[in-house]
Amino acid sequence: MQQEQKSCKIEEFQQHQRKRMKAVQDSMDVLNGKWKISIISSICCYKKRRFSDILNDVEGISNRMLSKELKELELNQLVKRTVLDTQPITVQYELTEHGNTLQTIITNLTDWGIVHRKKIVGK
Amino acid sequence: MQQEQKSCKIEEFQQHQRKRMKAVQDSMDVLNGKWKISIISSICCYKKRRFSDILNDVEGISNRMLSKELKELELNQLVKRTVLDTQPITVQYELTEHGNTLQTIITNLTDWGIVHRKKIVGK
DNA sequence: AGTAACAGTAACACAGAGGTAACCAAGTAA
DNA sequence: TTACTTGGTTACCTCTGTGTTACTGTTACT
Repeated sequence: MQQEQKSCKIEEFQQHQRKRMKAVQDSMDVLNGKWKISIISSICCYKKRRFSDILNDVEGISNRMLSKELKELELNQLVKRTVLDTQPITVQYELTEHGNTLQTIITNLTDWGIVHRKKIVGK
Repeated sequence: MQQEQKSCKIEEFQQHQRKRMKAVQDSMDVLNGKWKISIISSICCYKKRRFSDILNDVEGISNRMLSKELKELELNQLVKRTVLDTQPITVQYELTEHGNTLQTIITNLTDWGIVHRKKIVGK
């Protein structure tokens, strides 16, 4: 009897844990890849940012990749794209409200990255 | 004169921003890939966890991948491996102190993942 | 003798992530 | 006329992350 109750609670706990792990996976699916977070970070930092600015901010990215990643971020409703009627045409990217909710995570990742580098590289 | 001061501040700000973006990259280098965070999440949740337990926790991962990822995590000093002298031999994995500092990030990613799924899938 | 649990390793294969370079269209400055 | 800027697209190629399957050695159970 007690055994049953116990195993039931364990199962419940494991179910709960599985759900949490799926949620983490969901996040990582969106943020995975070499560039996504850097791009978001760049846009976020300047509020509004043009294609070529981001290209310049994110060291090493090619326009092909940037274009692709921005499309994915738009699909995931993290980024909003606006074409401005200037000469030559400029395109503005900004975070959506939903995209802005990533700020905490980015801040945490930044801070952790600094600590981690010290830990591993030693300086 | 004012112009100079201004452009100097902008450059300073950009330098600062670059550093922050590199820090995020450092974090992501460690955490990237389909499995890392799930593995950490599993170990973290149970404090101590054996190879086959993790294999079971993380849905879909193969033993080959698990083995590889655990090695990388060990290299990055996030996970500690202990061989226990049992029959048959069991191996225990636990987070290092440094690994434990990821808890906030994991919690944030979990919570964000839940919200994001609702946003995209609709429920 | 045969089989199962444990913690992996080795060999092979493939999709897709990512890099490089050229190209486009419209306007504009030299 | 030529070259440059902006925001991309297209073709082509490489490489690595991940999957699949099979295999190892030891001990214990049947």
